[in-house]
Amino acid sequence: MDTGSVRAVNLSRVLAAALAQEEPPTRADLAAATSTTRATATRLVDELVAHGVLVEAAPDAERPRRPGRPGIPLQPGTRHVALGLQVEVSHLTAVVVDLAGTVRARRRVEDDLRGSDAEPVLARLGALAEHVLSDLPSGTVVVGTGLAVPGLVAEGGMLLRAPNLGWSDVAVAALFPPPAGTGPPTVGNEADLAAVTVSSTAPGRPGAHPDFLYLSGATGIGGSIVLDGHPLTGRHGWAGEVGHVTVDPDGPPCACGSTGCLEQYAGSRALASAAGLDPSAGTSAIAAAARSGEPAAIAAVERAGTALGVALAVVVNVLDVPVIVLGGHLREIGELVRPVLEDTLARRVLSAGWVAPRVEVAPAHATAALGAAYTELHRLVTDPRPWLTGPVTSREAR
Amino acid sequence: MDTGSVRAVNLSRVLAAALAQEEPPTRADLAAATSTTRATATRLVDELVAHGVLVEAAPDAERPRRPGRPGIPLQPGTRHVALGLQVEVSHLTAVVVDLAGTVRARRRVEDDLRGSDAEPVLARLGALAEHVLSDLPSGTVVVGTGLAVPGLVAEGGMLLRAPNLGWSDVAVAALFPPPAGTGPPTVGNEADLAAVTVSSTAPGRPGAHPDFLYLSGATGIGGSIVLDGHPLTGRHGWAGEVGHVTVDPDGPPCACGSTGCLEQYAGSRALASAAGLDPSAGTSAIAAAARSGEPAAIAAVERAGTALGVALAVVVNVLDVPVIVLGGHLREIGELVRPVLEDTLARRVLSAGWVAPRVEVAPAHATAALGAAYTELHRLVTDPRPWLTGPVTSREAR
DNA sequence: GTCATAAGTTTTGGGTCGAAACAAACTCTG
DNA sequence: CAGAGTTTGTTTCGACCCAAAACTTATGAC
Repeated sequence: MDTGSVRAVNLSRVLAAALAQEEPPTRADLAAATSTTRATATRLVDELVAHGVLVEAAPDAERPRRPGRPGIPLQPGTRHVALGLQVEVSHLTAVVVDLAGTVRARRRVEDDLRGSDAEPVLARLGALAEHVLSDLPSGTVVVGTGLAVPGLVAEGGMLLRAPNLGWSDVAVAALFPPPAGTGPPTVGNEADLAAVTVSSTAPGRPGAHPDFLYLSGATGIGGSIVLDGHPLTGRHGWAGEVGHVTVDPDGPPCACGSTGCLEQYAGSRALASAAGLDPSAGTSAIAAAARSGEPAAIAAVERAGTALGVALAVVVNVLDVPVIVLGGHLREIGELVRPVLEDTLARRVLSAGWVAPRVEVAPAHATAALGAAYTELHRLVTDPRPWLTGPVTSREAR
Repeated sequence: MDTGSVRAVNLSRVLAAALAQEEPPTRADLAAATSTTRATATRLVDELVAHGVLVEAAPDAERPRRPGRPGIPLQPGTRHVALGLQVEVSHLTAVVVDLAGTVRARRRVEDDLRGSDAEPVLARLGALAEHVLSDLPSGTVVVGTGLAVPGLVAEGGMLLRAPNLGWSDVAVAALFPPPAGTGPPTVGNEADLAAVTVSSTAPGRPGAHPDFLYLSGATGIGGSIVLDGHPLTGRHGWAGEVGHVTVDPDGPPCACGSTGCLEQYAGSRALASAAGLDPSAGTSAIAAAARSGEPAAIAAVERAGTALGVALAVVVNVLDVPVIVLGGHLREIGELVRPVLEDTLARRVLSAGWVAPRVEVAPAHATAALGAAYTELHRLVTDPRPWLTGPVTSREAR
């Protein structure tokens, strides 16, 4: 580590502190937050401002007046954006998000991609990406592209297996045609990336919980374990496969080869079958049926909640994760399963006496496409230097 | 981060590189390993040598001769040691280990501590610690004390619950009387600390696997999840409770309040009962009976292996951990359960087709006391600066 | 004995931060 | 409305650390 990397670290710390604040901070605030001097904070902020990563805002008239020279509020710039893409069984999505967390463009195409061919789908996703990028002001910098897929992802953007798409061993990163001016995408698991939108409410801004288990998915159930704000991907990238936790070794057989997997109780198709509906009935239909008092639907939801409790108790026992966030199709039945789920957890979690695990329903904006964009923007926060090399942006005299 | 912490980081990196090498490295080797210049490596090494953290060894006569000035081999010093302590149900242990990994003193007292009082036990452990420290040469620096206990440990050295000792809510760190010249101990979970001896073969020297699941225990079954060489302790410090993973929701009741926990199949008492022996019969007796063809013992081992497979498959699915290390009393039946365990894992682990999880038996030296000492020594490696403040040790003219 | 080679050391220069003094911009008070 | 008080932002200076490069030392090869 040389003296130059001190600069890199401090730039990152100042930028992270700036993004983490709720109110736009001043240079002095950032000096305090990063425990450096105002002199150093000024030097670092000036470099970030010069390249548009941060911008100086007009003083807030609403702010209570205090003695002393008023500080200059600093806000995330809108010059740097990231592209977030998602392939789901039922749709393709592309979003453009800037460093402030504003969704600058969004486009979603509904489709049935079960058993589809990867190459044409990725070509269409490329066109979608091209489209959402087309309307950005000149000078905008795309810091990266994140691509979420519902399956096991290995190093180098290889999708090993996406059962519900019917894809296996697809070199997603290589097959995706990147829009002009952007590089190859970073491919990630859908659940991991959706979880990012819970651990961060905006790029670099921490969410309510640093540690939680996020559940996602539709037909299958994916999961992501977030510790200290970072998804745990595991040695080979396929950690978090909560859908195949054994609920009952004597339970129904699962496509994965095992028996009694959680997916066979709480997956959307299993849920619909148990409720006496067509397997392709959406989870919202089941929730509606249960709310209207349909006994079969109520029983199915109850059964799913108990299975979730058994499976998640295992995860909580093993990982000591205090919060469970229900996302994906489980959002629909979240409030319905919560009582039986919390009850089961309280009985089966060893440490429930000290700290009972909490169950929450994911916010509506929790999508993997957004999380993929956040993740790319977070790379800029981790090391801003690559984006501070260009010409200094014009800046009116003060 | 100021310019001075660059020094701290580089000292740590050089020391870590020096300890990680198999053969004693030279200054030039360390420069290459840490990708700095020889000039910088020299400055850093000189500081470490001046305080006895590293020592210059005599040139190795065995080494193949090469052109060029021969380098000076650098070895870990013996001046800095750590104290490793362990309270187990059946014994108390104290070891003193130096930075080279040499056990400088060891003492173990057998006892039955089930249902014991914490305070007198810790007093006796303090006396044991005093004893193992008594014979060290003057000038030896004790960098820290680690204390392993078989239970849930929270912040600040509080033991929340150790079911087999019968202790609960014991302020272990505060009650332990530290030997003269040492500070209060760092209290840790027995499984986590035993796992350290697998992830490091000596202080700072990485072991064979960076990621693995370590199983430990006796009556109960403890576990530790090691990712990237570090045990995962979880939000509140009680991650890794593999003993209470549900194997079968309809299984026998467990003392923890749940049913069908792994402990009820593979704990030493459960194992003995299933084999038709007295519950207090040691696991080695069961292993011996099984090896001699006793059908009940064979069945009990088989049952334990299957239960382990079901439970560990869950953990592997959720965490993507490629290696399982059987420690504690499971070492005794390790080779016996391996076939059925590996078979069960292959069937129940989702990713077994790509990478089948491996099962290993822990080495004989894998004790929590040793791991506790390693952990303390590792603090010196992480930040050597606090131990570089004293007077410079004498050093003959060269 | 001389040359080639590699390790270790010394010197020099550039980059970064902290401390402290200073300049700027505002509120408060009489 | 002027001056004191206060806080922010800037400038200057000094200290620290590393990289680069030249230099010294110690060995093997011929």
